[in-house]
This record gives sequence, C-alpha cells and structure tokens, in this order.
Amino acid sequence: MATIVDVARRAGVSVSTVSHVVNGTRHVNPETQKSVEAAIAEIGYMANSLARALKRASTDSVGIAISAMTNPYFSDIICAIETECARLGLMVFLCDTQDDPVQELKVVQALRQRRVDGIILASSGERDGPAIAYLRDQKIPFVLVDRLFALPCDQVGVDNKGAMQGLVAHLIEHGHSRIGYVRGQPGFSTGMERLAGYRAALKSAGLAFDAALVTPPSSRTEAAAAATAALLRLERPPTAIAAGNNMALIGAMHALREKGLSVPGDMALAGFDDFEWADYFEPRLTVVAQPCEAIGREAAALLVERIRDMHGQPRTIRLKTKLILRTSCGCEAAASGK
Amino acid sequence: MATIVDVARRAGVSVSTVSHVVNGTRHVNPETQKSVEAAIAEIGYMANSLARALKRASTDSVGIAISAMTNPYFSDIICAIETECARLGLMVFLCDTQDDPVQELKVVQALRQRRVDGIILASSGERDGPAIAYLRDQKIPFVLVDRLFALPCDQVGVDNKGAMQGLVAHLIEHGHSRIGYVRGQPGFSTGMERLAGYRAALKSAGLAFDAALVTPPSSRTEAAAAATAALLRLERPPTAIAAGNNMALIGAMHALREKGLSVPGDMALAGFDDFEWADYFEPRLTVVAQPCEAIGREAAALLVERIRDMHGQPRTIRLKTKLILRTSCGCEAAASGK
DNA sequence: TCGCTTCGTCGAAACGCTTGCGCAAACGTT
DNA sequence: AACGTTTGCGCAAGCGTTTCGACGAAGCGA
Repeated sequence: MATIVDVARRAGVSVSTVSHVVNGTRHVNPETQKSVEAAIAEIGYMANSLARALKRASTDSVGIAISAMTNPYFSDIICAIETECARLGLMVFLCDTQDDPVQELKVVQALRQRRVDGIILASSGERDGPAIAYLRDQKIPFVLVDRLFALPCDQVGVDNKGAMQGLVAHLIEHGHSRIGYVRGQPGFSTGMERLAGYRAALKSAGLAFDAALVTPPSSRTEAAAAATAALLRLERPPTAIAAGNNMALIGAMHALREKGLSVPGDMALAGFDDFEWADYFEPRLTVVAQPCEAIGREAAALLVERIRDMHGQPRTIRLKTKLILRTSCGCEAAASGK
Repeated sequence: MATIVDVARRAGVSVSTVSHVVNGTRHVNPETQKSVEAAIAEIGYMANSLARALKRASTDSVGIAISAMTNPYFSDIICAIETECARLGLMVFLCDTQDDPVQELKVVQALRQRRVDGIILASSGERDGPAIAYLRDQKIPFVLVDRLFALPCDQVGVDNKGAMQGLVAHLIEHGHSRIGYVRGQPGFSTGMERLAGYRAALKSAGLAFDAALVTPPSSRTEAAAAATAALLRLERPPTAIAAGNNMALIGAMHALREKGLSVPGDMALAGFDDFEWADYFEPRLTVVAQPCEAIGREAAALLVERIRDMHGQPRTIRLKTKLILRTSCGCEAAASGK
C-alpha cells in the first residue's frame, strides 16, 4: 500500500512537505501543493491512521461498552452515538459488556489498549464497579449512559424516578390503588430510581407501600412473566401493573395473556421504553418514552468535550422523558387517535 | 503511559526480551520471564496496539458497514457479529452506510484508512456499487451479508426467493387467489429475490401475476402504509397480503387498521422478519424468520477465513429460514399454542 | 554591498513495537 | 582438548507518520 514516501518521491519533494499538504499544517507553495496532490491522486495514497495515531497519541476513535445491544432501547442509543461520532470524525468500536462487571472491565481495558480517545459506558451494577474505577485511575475520558451513579463524572440519562412516578400517578388517576410493580433487570441504578418513583407516587397519593406487590428483579422476559404470574396468584392481586423496563413489560403481558386476562379490562398495564412498533401491540402500550436519540447525541458531545479538556467540571445530564398514553393503561380516549 | 522500554529497564532486560515474553514468540529463561512479568504487573504495562499493528501490518479489528442498524433484524446480526469477533479476539468498528452508495464507499475507505483486517458489508443497491468495486480493487478481505450479489465473493444470507415462495404458497393454501405484495426497500437484491419468490408461488399454483397487486418499493413504514391503502382501493382488492420485510409488514398493518379491517378476518397478512416481540402484536404475526444469529456468526467466520487466506475459493452461504405460523395468516390452530 | 527578515523546504528524530541476525556462555561429543 | 550445538539474550532496523529545528534563496532597507 502506498506510503507517504512514495508520494514524496513521485512529487519530488520531501516527506515532511507531503505531510504538511495532507494536514494543512503549514503554508506550502501553491505549485508544490498541486504536484503533491497530483501524486496523491495518481497513486491513491491514503495516510496510515495507525502511524498517525502512534505519533499524535490520538486515534480519533471512541469505544462504546454496552450490553443488550439487541434491545431496541440500546440499539437506538448506539445508533445515535454512531451518527454523532461520525459527524465529528470519530469511529466507534462496539463492545458487549454482557452485563458482567468482569467482562466490562476487560472490555474497557481492551479499549484502552487500542488507545481510544474516550469511552461511552453503560455500566452494570448498582454501585460503580471496577471498570469505572479503572477509567478514573487511568484518566481515560469517559461518559456514562443510561445507568447513572452518584459520582462526579460525566453522565447522561433520564429522570427515572420522576418518570415512573408520573406513570404510576397516571394509573392511580385511573382509580387503581393496588398497583403491582414488575421490576426490570437486577442491580442497575435505573431500576432503583424507578422503584423509588413507584414508591413516591404511592406516597403522594396516600397509598401504603406493599412489598408483596413488587416482584424481584428479572433480567429476562420469562422471569418477568413468572414474577407477574406470582403477583396474580396473590390473595389480593393488583388491579394494575407498572413495569420497570421493556422486558418486564413484555413479560408481564405474556403472563396476563396466559392467564386469559384482558388488558386494560381486567388489568391495567403500563411500562417503560417506547419503541417504533409499540403502537401495534395488543393492547397498545402506554409507556414512558426515553429520548434515545438525544441521549446518544448528548453522550457523544459530552465525551468529545471531555476529551478536549480533561479538567472541566463533570456534568450530569438528565433528559426529559415523555409519557405516551395509549390504551393499555385504560385510556380509551387515546385509542381513537393515531 | 508505560511503554515496553519502561518494562525492560525495570526488569533489567532488553526490549526484545520483554516483547518475547509478552508475545510468547521465543523461549526465555523462566527466571527472566518471572522478573519481566513482575515488572509488567508493577507498572501496569499494556502493549500499545497501534505500534504493534503498525509493525505487524494487522490490527485485529474489522469493520461492519451497515444501514438501518436500528432495525431489529440488523441489530441482531450486528450483535452476533460482535460476539463472534470478540471470541476471535477481534474488535469491530461500527459504521452506518445510510443506504447510500456514496456514503457506503466513504465508510469503506475510512475503514481501510484504519487498516482494518476485513470488512463485513450490507451493501445497498440492486447491483454491486462503488464500495464493492473498491474492496475488490484494493484486495481488502470482505464478506457481504443480507444483500447478496451474483458475484464470486464471500456472502452470507438466506434463500429469500424460496422463503417468500413458501410464505405465499401458505397464503394460497388458505384459499387466497388474489394476494397483494407490499414491497420492502427499493433497490436491494433481497427485495428482488423475494419478489421472484412471490411470482414463483403464484405460478406453481397456476395463478396469474397481476402487476396491480404489487406495490412500488417503500423504504419506510409510512410509504408502505400508503401503498397498502392504494391496494385496498383497487377495484378488486386482494384478500391477503404478503409483505417484503418488517417495515412493509408494519406499514401494511397500519393501513389495515386505519381502514378498520380485521386481520385475518377481512384480510390475511404475513411478512418477513421475525423479532423477539412479534408474538405480542395484534394480530400475532405470521412471518418468515431469518437466522440472524447464524448469519452474523457465519459472516464473521467467513471473514477471518478470508483474512487468513486471500486466495481461497469464495463462498456463498445461504441459510435456511423458518416460517413461523401465528394467527395473522389465518392459521387459527396456531393461535392456541404459544 | 551587507546584514536581516521572510518564505519554502528539507532532514531527522521520535512514537512503541516486532523480529532477523548475531554473540557469548554452557553444554555435549569425539 | 578441540570442536559443534544448544540456550538465552541483546542490537538495531524498520513499520509510516508528525514535527522541530535548520537551511538556502529571495526580498528588503540601510
């Protein structure tokens, strides 16, 4: 593959001159510039970004360390990050953390070995784990997405507590007083925040919190279905169910269907995470929609800001969610629209 | 950041010895080995993969150039590729081609500039475009996924024609003789193949092909909805609809719902691309399921094979699809089982 | 004419690694 | 005792860039 010396030889100039015209780092005589450009075009030269990165100590690439990339929620975020990074001239390495702190650390280390300029991480665990510690130790620019922590570092997510509180309040407005809560994946900060929102909604409506109505966390739809089924077997089962994330929501629906219960007739249902086709479910799902596109965009923007200046104030961005009322919660009015 | 010379100095050996213990490329005395390893651990050394790649002329990284990464079908494939690559010690760059041949070429060039070892590409266009030409010219190892071409190169996809033929044949078995076809995205080889399958099914059932029953290609759900609506306004509208991909399927459903038609009562419906939650749609969707996980895995495997040997026989792998019978096609029997 | 900028270019030293070549010591063989 | 052979390691070139310092030519005022 053609190198810079080939170009230099062909154009009859020095290597440094070629470098300067390629990068525009110094004024060169228009004539020489022309001949260099001609030589480049003729032999199809393309700077070796490895050599460049080695010298410059910057790769113009970032890493995304995430799990469940197959989940529409995350795939939207990944897509948004990629788009924003591409706009900024960055390439992204995509890595699966498998929701495992050990794997997460490994991935982050591998990313460091590749000398990425920064990392966007959706970290597992209720508390900051080894990966985050490593990132801070090594002074690698990073920003956390989705799962946020009480740490002074760059993060972007949503107001989970407020969002769930709004969702549950809506269910309460529909007249429900026994509301089940099907938790999402275990050990994530988002889960804790949403649960807090559930409790807050009950509290401000003067309803007692009943631990029996809250399922254990479930990481897969099957587990959520089983947990929901257990809820239904309660002596005094709930009349409405709020789900902690999309998996939990689908799992709950599955359990309801198995049981032959109609939604929202026999049981109101609402959950977290909208996605493109949620409108075509039966019943049409009332959900809290997260601004995935904005989350990804902001995360990328925050990261490049941090790369530029490692010493700036860390920022936590909480974006607004949107409650999408459809029919599963009992809102018949919404059924006619769109 | 610590370099190999720091390690060498600390362990009191030469740089080459450190390199050899790191890579296991030469026998070294167990004692020296120990001391080198100790030095590495003490200063937290991690080989700079840029320098290594520069010297070795291999980056242990591959690129995925794809569009619509937000579509569950592709996100499953991306995930599978990433998983297989990680297993093989490769990192993946993720790039969006935006279904634009120009962008596709740019992305491939950017990937080459990064000196990726190979590229997995879902190419747009009915014929092989500039990106593929470039890949061949530059002798870059690559494999095509999803959209296949009549080219002697590595490709992995499914038997689109056979799959659609089976789907339409199923509709015919349900007694339909006027079957609409809502085409998917324009200009993809998959679309052509599926359309051919539709025609083949009609033909072998002795049904005439009616061009009026086939919509123009539509790249978004809205367009598919509009096209379906047009189908319904026909003098003799179809009694069943087959959709060319998941977007088309959703769009068709939308149009049907708008029109107040029940599925499969008033209109049978079946399409392409299963996804995790398709079972929860109303109606439950009968679809051709593609083995996304296998597609991604095979693509990655094929690529590393090609990287190892640029001169081997190119292979085209067509994986089997699976017809998932649910209720939208009119199969009531399937409605009871899961 | 002479010194002083300015302009355009070049040479060469890094960046951090791999690897071919070669050397010295220790060993085994006649 | 003399000679190969093995074992273990170091030297240094080179991968393709960027960038600093320097240098000759040209332009300028004195």
